[in-house]
Amino acid sequence: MKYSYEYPHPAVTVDCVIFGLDSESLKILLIKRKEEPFINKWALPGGFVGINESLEDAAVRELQEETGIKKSYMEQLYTFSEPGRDPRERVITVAYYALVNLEEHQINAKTDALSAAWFSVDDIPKLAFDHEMIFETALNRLRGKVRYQPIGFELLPKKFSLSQLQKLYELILEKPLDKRNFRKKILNMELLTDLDEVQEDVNHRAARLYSFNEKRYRKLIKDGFNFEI
Amino acid sequence: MKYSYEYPHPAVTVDCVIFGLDSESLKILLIKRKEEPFINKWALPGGFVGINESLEDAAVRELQEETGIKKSYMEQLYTFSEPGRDPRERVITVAYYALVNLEEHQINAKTDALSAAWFSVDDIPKLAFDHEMIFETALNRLRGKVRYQPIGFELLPKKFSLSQLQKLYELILEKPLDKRNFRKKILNMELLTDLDEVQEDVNHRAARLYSFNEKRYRKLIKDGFNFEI
DNA sequence: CCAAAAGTGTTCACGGTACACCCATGC
DNA sequence: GCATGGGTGTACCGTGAACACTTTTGG
Repeated sequence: MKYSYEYPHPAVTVDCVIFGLDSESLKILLIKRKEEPFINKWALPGGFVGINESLEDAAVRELQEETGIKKSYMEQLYTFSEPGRDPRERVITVAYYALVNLEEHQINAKTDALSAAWFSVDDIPKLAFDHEMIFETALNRLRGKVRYQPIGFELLPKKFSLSQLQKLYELILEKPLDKRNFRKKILNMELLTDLDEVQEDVNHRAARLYSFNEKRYRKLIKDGFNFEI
Repeated sequence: MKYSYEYPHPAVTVDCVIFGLDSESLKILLIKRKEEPFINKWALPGGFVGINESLEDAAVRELQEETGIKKSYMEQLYTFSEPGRDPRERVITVAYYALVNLEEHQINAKTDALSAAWFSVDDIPKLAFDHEMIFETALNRLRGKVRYQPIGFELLPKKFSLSQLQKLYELILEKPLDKRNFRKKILNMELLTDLDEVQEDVNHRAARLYSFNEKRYRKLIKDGFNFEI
């Protein structure tokens, strides 16, 4: 007990809701706890914040440690503080959410496969602590944000087809979109670079590939453009 | 130094960006610090979080203590954590923003008038700590949110005219709106109750008064309605 | 009667939506 | 040649934007 204060201080942790997408569903990464409390329960990856570390740094570090992913979209979600949310002591947790590309990073669970796994967002097991609430908050944020900010691209490989992009929105927003209207809308935004390449190794007509043009997006934004799906 | 921990714990505070509106501008409440550090500098109202108090409770309590306002719209904004943001020790602050009605509550600065004052958002003095960044974040959030959530009403008295409402949006969004289009849009939403009353004590034609119909709003939302200005 | 703000309709352009068939490729 | 997904255009409707004058009230 080396650290003393005149007034009680809460412990502060970060927890990460890490979203990934494959062809079937939107998923999040969970880890199986190896310690009490909630031993053997699934939980969001997370941990304590170092005393000289910003929350952002701590969240990036946790993501790195749990998944091996170094660079990805990450954003602060919300801070959860209900006294009693951790049975051990007063713990305030700052939640982040990240969007990662499941195909490019074949998540090398440093932690072994039994203790880390991807779960479809509509089939999440009981979670430790108040992590279900954190997950719900993250999913709602993602659903809201994906419609008016071009963050969905972070879930796709750098080169993607319009069908992949459409599927992404359909999975996240949980509603079907009209193919012709979707393409018209996306292409009219002039946010995508046509790579003049096509898919390989598919057993049907190969789709054209595009990439998200970040530079162009920033320029459009300055001119008052509003992204919206 | 009565409170000891095995690992160092940061201190946790809440800070509140309290927005109010009068006929000239959007304002925030600042208080003048009476202690080091940043003695005599203006700062956002805030303070330490009790060890058995949720952040929400702490923010509500601070608002109460500084302004006497008990009930108002309040929402968590963001958590600021840069090491070094407080010169004394590691302090993580969870910022909230509140919308209050300047006309109904004649803010009784329990703290005397010299040490608490309203400042127009486009004339904010240098602030203590990283409070300028917190303020900017709050203003951006408000500007973004006011367009697609009916939170602007929280800044107005319960009974208001359409001109007051339009002025509100013009002040927050910093752009003029067309009167006829604005009225058409707002009234078509059917979110306002026409009170069949008019202003009193004005030296020109008295405007009709309306109130925001919260119940109706919730019903519309369930049916897929999207508020947008 | 003047000042000050309230209140009121129409036209036009654009973007959203609905909708069905042919094309390319691999097996 | 068939299965699988890729790719394309048009017509209609509703909403957003531009725009100016009359009405009411108090002083």
